Amino acid sequence: MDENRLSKMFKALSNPNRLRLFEQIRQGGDEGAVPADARPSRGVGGCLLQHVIDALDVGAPTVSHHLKELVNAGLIETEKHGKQLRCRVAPAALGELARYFGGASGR
Amino acid sequence: MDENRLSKMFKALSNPNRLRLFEQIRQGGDEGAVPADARPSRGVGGCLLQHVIDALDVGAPTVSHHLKELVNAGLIETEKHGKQLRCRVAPAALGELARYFGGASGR
DNA sequence: TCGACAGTTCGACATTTATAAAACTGTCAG
DNA sequence: CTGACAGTTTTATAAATGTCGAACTGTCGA
Repeated sequence: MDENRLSKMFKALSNPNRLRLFEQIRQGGDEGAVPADARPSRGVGGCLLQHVIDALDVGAPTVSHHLKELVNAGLIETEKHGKQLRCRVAPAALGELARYFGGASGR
Repeated sequence: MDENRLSKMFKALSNPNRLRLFEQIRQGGDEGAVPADARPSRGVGGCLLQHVIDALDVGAPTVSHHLKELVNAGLIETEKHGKQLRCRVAPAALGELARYFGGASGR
């Protein structure tokens, strides 16, 4: 795997707030924050940015900025639904990283 | 796993030179750079800092600084042998990270 | 004891980063 | 169309980071 791509991913996760953002998205931060029937298409771990913003205590512009870096690093994918933005972890990225550390099939 | 500890690890790997340093150490950068019988106790992937410094194109002070951060993040362990410093990856850290991404037993 | 060598510590400096406030864009409901 | 809301862009700024050269420390061989 490319060194630059890797370090970009790590940089994206190197800031505590950004890491929290990542984790919120990963666990589909909606659960509990919103009644089940108000959650469109749950299941792949999608979550609305809106709720993440509430969960982290940084302003919306900052979250937007951080999210952009996560997307840019290939860790998160987003999809616009009307006014709202749905975010989910890019499964491929998780796999790459697990392999990098686990040495399972990488290296 | 603790968020702060994690982001510290990621920060340690977020700089391309530091990531290269980590990878050199991980693969026991000595192989080939030194005759086999001049390598004390190879096998656990130890490597002499000296050789790593040659491999990366940054000055010794910078490498020292970077190494300190890797050690501080718990990713690398060092051991002094006379004049030289032997470095190796902390196996536990690799496991933690693999688990974090692989979701195998973590989460 | 001296000189050479491995690595560290100490400033210094330019670059990057995290964050916020203000202003903007796009989408929906009425 | 208008107002409200979700998110983005812009601009500014304080703080952190990466890197270097110079000076320092500790260890070995002669």
